[in-house]
Amino acid sequence: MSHRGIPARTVERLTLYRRVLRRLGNEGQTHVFSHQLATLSNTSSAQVRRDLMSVSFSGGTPKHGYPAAGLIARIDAVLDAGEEQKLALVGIGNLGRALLSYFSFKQSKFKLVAAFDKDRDKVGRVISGCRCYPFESLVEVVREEGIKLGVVSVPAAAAQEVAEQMVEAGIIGILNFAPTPLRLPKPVFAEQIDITMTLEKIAYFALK
Amino acid sequence: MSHRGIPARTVERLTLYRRVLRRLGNEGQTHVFSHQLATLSNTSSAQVRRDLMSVSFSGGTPKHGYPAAGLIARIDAVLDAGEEQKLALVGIGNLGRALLSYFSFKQSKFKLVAAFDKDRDKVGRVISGCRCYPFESLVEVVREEGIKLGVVSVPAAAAQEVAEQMVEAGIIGILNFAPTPLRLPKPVFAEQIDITMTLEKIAYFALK
DNA sequence: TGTTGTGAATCTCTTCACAGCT
DNA sequence: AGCTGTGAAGAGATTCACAACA
Repeated sequence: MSHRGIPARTVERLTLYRRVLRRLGNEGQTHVFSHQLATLSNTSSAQVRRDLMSVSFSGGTPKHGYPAAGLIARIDAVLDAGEEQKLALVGIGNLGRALLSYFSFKQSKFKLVAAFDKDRDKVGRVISGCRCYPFESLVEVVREEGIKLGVVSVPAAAAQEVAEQMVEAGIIGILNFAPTPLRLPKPVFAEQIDITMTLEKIAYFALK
Repeated sequence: MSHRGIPARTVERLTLYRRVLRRLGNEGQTHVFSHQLATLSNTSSAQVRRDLMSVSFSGGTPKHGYPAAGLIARIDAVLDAGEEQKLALVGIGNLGRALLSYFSFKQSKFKLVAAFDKDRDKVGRVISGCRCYPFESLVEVVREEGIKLGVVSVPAAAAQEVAEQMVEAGIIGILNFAPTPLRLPKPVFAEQIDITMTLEKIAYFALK
C-alpha cells in the first residue's frame, strides 16, 4: 500500500502535481486531464500518466480526466502528508534567517523548531518563532525533541562536522546548502542545494 | 574546442570537481587519482573518468593520476570561467537579501548588479553593494547593463509575470526560487530551486 | 602492481503508440 | 472523437570490465 521504491524524479514531480492540483481545486476545478497537468508542470502527458501509475492511481476517465481531490489524496498517502515534521537548522547567517522566516510564514508540514550556531551572540534569542541554541547543545536538543530532519546553512568548511553531529544526534535526512558534498553513512539521506553550481549550469546552457 | 552538448548531470559534477581540485591545489596537492576525486565528490571513479572523457581530457597517467592544474584549466575552458556574469535579482524579501549578501561576500564570477522590487519602500537603497530599483524599470536597467541572467525570489503568484518581464528585457537564463514552474519560450533556460520540494523528497527517502 | 581510457553491458527514465473505454 | 492505462521501444546515464600503459 505505502509504495516505497518510487524514483526520486517521480517524487519531485508528484509534489509539483499536488501543488498544481491544490491551486486548481481552490479555483473550483474538480477534474483535470493529464495534458493539462502536464502543461502546468512543464512536462508531458505521458509522463504524468506514467507517474500516476507509479503510485497506483487509476481513477481517471476519458470523459473528465482525473478527479483533483482523489489525486491529491493519493499523493498525500504516498508522501506521508499531514504528519508534521520537525526540522533543526544549523547556521544562523543570512540564509539561515531567511529560512527561519520562510518557514514561519509558510504553512507547511515542515516546522523549524530549533536553530543552532557557534556564535554566542546569536543564541538565546527567538527568531521568527524559533529558539536559538549554542551549537554544543545540538545533540541534546535534537534527541529531546525527536527531530529527524536537519538543515545545514553554515560555510562549506564547517558543513561536514555539522552534518556528522546531526547524524550523531539521530538525524536521518539532511538538506545541505553548503557548497560541499557531505560524506555520511548510508542510512542517512542527504540532498544538496547548491546555488552557485546551479547558476554555473544555467550560465552554461543559456549562453549557448 | 568549446564542447557544447555536455549532459547537465556532467556539468554539475564538473563544477564540483573543480571546487575539490581548487581546494586540493591550495593544500599543495598537484595530482589526483580518479578514485580520490570520486570519494571527495560522492561519486564513482568510473563516473569521474567518464566525465573527463566528455570534456576530452586525457592528461592522466597511471603513475600520478591527473594533474590538478591542467584539469581545472580544462573545466574552466568548458564552463567559460573567468568571464564575469552580471545577475539581476527580482524580489528583495528575506531570501533576496540573503542572496545579495551571499554574492557580495563570495568571490565568484557571478555579480548581482541590480535588484528590483514592487515595494517602493525597498527601492532607492543600496543593499550589500547592489542598487535597488522599482520593478517597473527592470526592462530598462537590464537592457542598459546588458544583463543576461536573472534570479527570481518573489512569491509564487508573481513569479510567472516577473520571469516574462525578464525575458522581455533580454534575459536568457533564469534561476527561480519561487515554488511554481515557469512556462517560458524555448530559448530561455530556466532552472528551479524548490526548497519545500527538496525537503519533501528528503522526508520521503529518509523516513523509511 | 595499480591506474587510465573506453567499448560494451546494464540500469533508469522518458516517449511512443495503441487497445479499450466513455 | 478524445482520453486513460500500459506494453514496448527509445534515449540517457551509470557501471562493468579489460586492454594498454608506466
